[in-house]
Amino acid sequence: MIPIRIDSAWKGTSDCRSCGIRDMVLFADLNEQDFSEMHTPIDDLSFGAGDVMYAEGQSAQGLFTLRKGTVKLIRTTVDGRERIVRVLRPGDVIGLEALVTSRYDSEAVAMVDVSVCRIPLSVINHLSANSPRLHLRLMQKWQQALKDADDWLAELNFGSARQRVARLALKMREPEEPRFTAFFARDDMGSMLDLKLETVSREISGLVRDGALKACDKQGRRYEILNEKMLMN
Amino acid sequence: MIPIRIDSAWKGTSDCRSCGIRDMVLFADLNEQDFSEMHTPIDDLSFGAGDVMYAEGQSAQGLFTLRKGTVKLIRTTVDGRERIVRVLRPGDVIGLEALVTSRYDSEAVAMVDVSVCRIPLSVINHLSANSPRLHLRLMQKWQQALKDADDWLAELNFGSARQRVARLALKMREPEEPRFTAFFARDDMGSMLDLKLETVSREISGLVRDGALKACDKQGRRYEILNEKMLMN
DNA sequence: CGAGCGCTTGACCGGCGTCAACACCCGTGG
DNA sequence: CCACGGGTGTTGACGCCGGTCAAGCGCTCG
Repeated sequence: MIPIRIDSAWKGTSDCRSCGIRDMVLFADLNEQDFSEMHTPIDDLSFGAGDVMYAEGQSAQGLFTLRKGTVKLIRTTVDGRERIVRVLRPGDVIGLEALVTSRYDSEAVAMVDVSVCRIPLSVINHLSANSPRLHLRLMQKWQQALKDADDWLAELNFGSARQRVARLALKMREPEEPRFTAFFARDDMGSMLDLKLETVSREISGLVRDGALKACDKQGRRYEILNEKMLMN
Repeated sequence: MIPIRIDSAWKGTSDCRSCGIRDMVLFADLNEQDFSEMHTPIDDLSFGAGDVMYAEGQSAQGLFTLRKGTVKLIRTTVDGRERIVRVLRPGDVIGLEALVTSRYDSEAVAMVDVSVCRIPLSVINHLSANSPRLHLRLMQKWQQALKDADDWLAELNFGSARQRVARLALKMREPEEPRFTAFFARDDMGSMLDLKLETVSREISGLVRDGALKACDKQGRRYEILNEKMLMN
C-alpha cells in the first residue's frame, strides 16, 4: 500500500480581481465590496502528477478552483477497488461538498501537473450569506457537478466496451482543438468505464485499426479523431 | 412509442407550517416572515404509478418535494436506451436543476403512487436571495443529491451481477423495518444496475437459494433479509 | 375462466476477464 | 554511449459470466 502523500507547492497569494479565468469561476460576479470582506488569503497551489490533493473522508478547510490540468475524483468501494467517479477540468470546483459537511466525500488526485487556488471555507460561508451574486454562482456549480455526475453514469457506464471507449474519446476532446482527444493511463480509463485495462487497450487498437482514431504519440495519450461518426455509433 | 402522459391530481394547497415531514425538507428553518413573503401557492399533487412527472429537457415552472412514494430519474442515451440514474425517496427534492437552468435534466417517473408538493421557482428564487436559512438548506439538498449520484455509480454499477443485486437490496431497505427490502420491476432493476432483467431475476433466485433473502410476496417486490453478511460480500 | 403481463428458468453463445508473454519507452548507472 | 531494469501498453489463448432467445409459469384483472 502506497502511503498517501499530501504534496503541494505554495505559489503565492491570488489576486482574484486579475484572475485569468475569472469569468468561469465562483468569483466571477463579485464586486469590490465583496472582495474587501475577505479576511483570509486565497492561496495559489500546484500539485504534481499523481499527487493526492485530499483523501476520502478527510476534514476540509477549503475548496479549490481548478486553473490548469485535470483531476480525478476517486471512491473506494467496500471491497477495496477504486472507482473514478468524475474527472474535473479547468473552471471546475473541487470539493464543493466541504461547504456543507466540512469533509471531502472522495479522494482527489492530480492526473497531470495542476494548478489550483484554495478558497477557505470561511470566505465562502461569509460571502454566500451576504452576496446573492456568489449564491447564484454556487448554485450553478452545484448544478454542473450534478449534471456531470449523471452524464458520467449515463454516457460512460453503459453499452459495450467499444461504445464506452468511443464515448470517452468524444468526451475528452481538447476544447481548443476538437480534432484531438486526450486519453489517460489504461487502468485509469478502465476504472472510469468499468472495464479491465486490457479490454480498454484492445478497443483502442480496434478503433485505430478501423480508422476512427490515429495515435499522435507513442505513449497512447493523445489521438486524432479521423471519423467522428464511427465514434457516435 | 408510448406517448408521454403528464397526469397529476391536484390535492389542494399546502400549509407548510403544519407539514408532517417539514423537518426533512427545504422549508424546515423558515420563519413566519419568510412564509409571509410567499405570494404563489404551494400545491399538493399526487401521481399514480407509472405517471411521468416531467420529461427530459422540458421547461420547468417549479420543483417538487417528495412526501410519499418513490420516483425514478431517467436519462435516455443517444442510442435510445433508458438508464435510471437515481431513485428518490421521501424528503428528497425532485428537479433541483430547474433552479439554475429552468429545465429538467432528466425524466421523472412515479414508481408507485406518490404525493408531492410543488414549489414555484419564483418562491425559491425570492427566498433564497433573502433567507440564509433557505440558502443553507438548499446547499444541503445539492450536496445530498451529488453524494447520492456518486454513491449510485460507485456502489451499484460495479462488480459482478451478484454483488450489484446484493448492494441494491441493502440500499433499498425499508427505513422503519430494516429487515425488509423493497425491490422493483425486474427491468427497472436492470436499468439501475446495468444488467438484463433475466440476469437480475437469476441473481435474486440465487440469493434466495443461498439463504440470504426470503420472498415476502408473490410479485417479487418485498424480501426479508436473512443473512446480511452474505449481501455485503 | 381466459387473456395478458411480468417473473422465472433453461440452453446456448459471445464479449469481456484472466493470465501470460512480449514490445516499447524511459531513466539510471556503469 | 550503451546496457540494464522497471513501468506501461499491446496482443494472444482460453474460460466464464452475463446476454440472447425461447418456453413456461403464476399472478391479476377483465
